[in-house]
Amino acid sequence: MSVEDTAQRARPGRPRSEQSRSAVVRATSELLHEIGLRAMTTEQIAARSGSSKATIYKWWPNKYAVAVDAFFSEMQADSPDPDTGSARGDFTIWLRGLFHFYTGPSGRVFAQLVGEAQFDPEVADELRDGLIRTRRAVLEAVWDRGVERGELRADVDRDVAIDLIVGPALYRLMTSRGALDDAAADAIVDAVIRGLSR
Amino acid sequence: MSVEDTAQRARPGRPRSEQSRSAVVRATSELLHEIGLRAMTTEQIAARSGSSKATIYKWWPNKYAVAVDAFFSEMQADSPDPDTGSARGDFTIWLRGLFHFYTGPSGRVFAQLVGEAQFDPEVADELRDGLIRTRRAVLEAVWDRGVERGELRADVDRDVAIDLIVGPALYRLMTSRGALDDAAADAIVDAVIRGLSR
Amino acid sequence: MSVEDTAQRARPGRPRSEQSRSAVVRATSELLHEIGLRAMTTEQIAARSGSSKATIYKWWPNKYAVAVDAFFSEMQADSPDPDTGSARGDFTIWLRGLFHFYTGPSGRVFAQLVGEAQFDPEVADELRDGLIRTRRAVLEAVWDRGVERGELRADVDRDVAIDLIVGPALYRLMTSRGALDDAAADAIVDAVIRGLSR
Amino acid sequence: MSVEDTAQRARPGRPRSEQSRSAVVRATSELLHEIGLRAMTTEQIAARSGSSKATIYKWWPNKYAVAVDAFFSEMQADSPDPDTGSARGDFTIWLRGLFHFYTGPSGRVFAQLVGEAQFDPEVADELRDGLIRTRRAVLEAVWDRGVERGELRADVDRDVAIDLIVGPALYRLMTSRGALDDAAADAIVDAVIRGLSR
DNA sequence: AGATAAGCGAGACGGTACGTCACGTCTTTGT
DNA sequence: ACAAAGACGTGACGTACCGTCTCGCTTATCT
Repeated sequence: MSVEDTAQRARPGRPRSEQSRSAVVRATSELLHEIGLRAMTTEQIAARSGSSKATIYKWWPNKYAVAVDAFFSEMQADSPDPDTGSARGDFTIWLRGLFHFYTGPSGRVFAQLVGEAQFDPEVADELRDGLIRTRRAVLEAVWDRGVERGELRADVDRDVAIDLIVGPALYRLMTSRGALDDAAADAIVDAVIRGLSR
Repeated sequence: MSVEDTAQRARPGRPRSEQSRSAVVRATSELLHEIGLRAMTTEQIAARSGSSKATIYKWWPNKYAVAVDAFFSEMQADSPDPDTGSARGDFTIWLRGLFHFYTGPSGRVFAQLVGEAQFDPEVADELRDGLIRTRRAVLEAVWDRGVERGELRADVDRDVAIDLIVGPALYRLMTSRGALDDAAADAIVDAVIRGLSR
Repeated sequence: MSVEDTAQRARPGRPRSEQSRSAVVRATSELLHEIGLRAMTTEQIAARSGSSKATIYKWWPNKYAVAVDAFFSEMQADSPDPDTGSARGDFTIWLRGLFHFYTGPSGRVFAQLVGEAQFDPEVADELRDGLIRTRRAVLEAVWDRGVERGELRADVDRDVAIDLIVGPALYRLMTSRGALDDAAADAIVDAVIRGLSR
Repeated sequence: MSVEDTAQRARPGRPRSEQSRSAVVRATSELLHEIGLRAMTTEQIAARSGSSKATIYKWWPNKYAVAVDAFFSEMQADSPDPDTGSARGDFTIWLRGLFHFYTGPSGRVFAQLVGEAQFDPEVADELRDGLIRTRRAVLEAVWDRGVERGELRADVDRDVAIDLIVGPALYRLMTSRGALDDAAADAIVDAVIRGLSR
C-alpha cells in the first residue's frame, strides 16, 4: 500500500464540496469583469455563488486570492508555442496573442491583479508562479530554437531578450499608453529583432 | 484689471496655510516609505502632520491624491538629459538612473502608485501627466539627436523605440523579476541598440 | 473662574449628538419590547435609529449596555415613597406597584436584564447601581419609619426584612411561578408582617 | 409480547452509546464550571467528550438542554427532608443547605440557568419541572407538618409561606446582594417565622 | 474698529466592508 | 443504524477606514 494510496484514500468527514468551490470561482470571475477587483466584495461573491463568507474564508485568505484563482481558471491551457519556423514569426504571433489577451475582457482584470500585487506579496507570488513563469517558458523555447538555428545572437542574455518583448507590452497595459493592436506588436518585434542602431 | 490680478488679489478670509500644506505632504511622504500606500490612512496623515482630516479633504480628494503630490515633491527636478554625445551613452546613463530610482526608497512607492492607478483613473492621469510624460520627453530628445546624427534607424517609430527602453524596466519593477542594477541596464541598452538577430 | 467653568467650557471638536443618542435609546426601547433582549441586534438598533453601528459601539460596549440605558430611560422617577402612615400600608402599596411593574410591558425586559446579568458583570453592576439600590432606598425609609413608630421589630436586620418583601417578588418573576396581582402582594405583606408561627 | 419487551428488544442498528451520552454530560459539567454556560460552545463539548456535534444535536436540541441535563446529573438525590421535629429547625437546615448549594461550585451554574430561562422557555420548563418542583415538595411537607403540629399559622397560603423562604435566597443569588451563609439563613428563617411586626 | 469671510484642529457621525465566530445541518467514511 | 469528522449556509459580531459634518478658534480683508 503506497503513500499515494493513503493520501488518496478518503479522509473522514464530509469532503470539500466541489460544487461550492466552482460556484465561488465562477461568481468571482463574473464580478471581476462586471465591477472590478476592488469594488468586488466577499459578500457579493458569497451571495452570487450561493456559498457563505465563512466557507470562502475557510479556503482562501481574502478576496484577492479568490480573484487570482478565478483569473487562472478562466485562462485555459493558453499561450501555445507558435513554432512557425522562424523566431521573428514566433515572437510576432506570440505578442499579437498577448496584445489580444490584454485588450480582451481579461486584460483589465490582469492589470488590476498586477496592480494589487504591488501591495500584496502573496498575490505577487501566485501571479508569478501561475502565470508569468509559464508564459515566459514559451518564449524561452522560442529563443532557444532561434539561437540554435543561428537566427538570434547567442551573446544576448535570454532573460534580457524576453524582457524586450514582454516589457513594452506590460508597460503599455499598465500605463494605458500606446496601442495594443497587431500593428504595434509587429512594430515592436521588428524593432527588437533588428535593433535600433543603423 | 487683469485676471492675474484678480487671482492674486487677496480674497477675504484666512488664506490657505502653507505650513499646513507642507506638513501634510511631508507626513505623507514618511508614511509612504514606512508603511506603504495602502496601509497609510488619512487619519494617520492628519495625526502626524498635526492637521485635521477635514483640511486634508478640503484640498485633496483622497489619500491617493495626497500620495501623488507627496511622491512628486520628493522627486528632484527629475531626470536630467545626459547628452553624452552618443545615443547609446545617453540611453545607458538614463536607464542606470531609472534603475537607481527604482531600487531606491521611492521605487516601491512608485510601483504602488502605478498599481493603484489600475483602479483609480485620476491617479493614472496624474501619474501620466506629472511623471511619465516628462521622463519620456528626455528620451525623445535623446532619440531625436541619435536619428539626426545618423546613429539610429529613422524607420523605427519613436514611441516604440522608447518603449523598448522603458518597458523592460517597468516590467522588472512590477513583477519583481530580474535585476535592476547597472549591469542589467547596460545589457538591456546593448541588446536594444544592436537588436536580437545576427 | 472656577474649575466648573473650565469643565463646562466646550471641549474642542464636534460635540456628541444628543439627537443620535436619544434615537438609539428610543429604538432600543422599542426593540426590547418587540423582540426581546437576545433577539435584538446592534444592526437593528442602528437601522431603526438612523445611526450607525460605529457610533453605537463608540458610546456603549455592546447591545446589553444600550439595553440597560434604554430600560432606565423608560422608567421615570419611579418608585415613590407611599408614606401612608403605617408600615403595612406602605409595604402593600409599594409591593402592589412592583407587581404592576413586573406584569407590565417592562416586566419581561427587566427579567431578561436580570437574566443577562448572570453572564455579564457589567450589566449586573449597572442594574444594581441604577435600579435595585434606588428602589431599596424607599423600602429602607419605610422600614426605618416603622421601627421609629414602634410598629416593627427593631431586632430584625433591615436588609433581611427588605429581602422578605422583595425576594418573593423577584422569585415569582424569574420562575414564572405564582401570581403577581394585588391579592398576592397583600398576602405576602400580611404573612411577612405577622410571621408564620402562631 | 408486552410493550416492555418491544421497547427493550434490540431495534435494528447500532444502539445509542451510553458511553457517548455520559461523556457528553461529563464534558458539559466541566465546561459549565470552567467557563460558564454562555461561553461554552457545542464544539467544545464535542471535542472534550470525543463525540461529534451531530451526535449531540441528535439527542439534545441545543447546548442549553445539555447543560440542564449536566446540571441535574451532578446534583445528588437532592434536598433531603430534614424532619427535625420543629418547623423552624426544618426550615433552618433546609435553607442552610440551599445557601451552601448556592455558594458552592454549582451555584453560579444554577444562576446562569435561571438567567438563560428568561430567554428560553424550554430551559424554564425543564428547570421548573426537574428542580424547583421537587425542592418545593420538601418545603411543602415541612409546612404541612408544622401546621398539623399547631406550630404554624394555618391561615397563611402555603405557596406564599414557601416563597418567603425561597424568595430571599434566589434574590440574593441573582443580584449578588447580601450574604449567603448560615447566619443569614438563620436570620431569614427567624424573621419569617416570627414576622416583622411587634 | 467692527463686520465679514474663510481656514483650521478636533472629533463625532453615517456608511460600508472586513474577517471571525458560533450555530445547527448535512454528507462522507468507518464500525 | 450509529458515530466521528468536518464542510457547509446563516447571521451577528465588533473593528477599521472612509469621507462628511459640526464645533470653537484664528487669521485675514473689507467697510
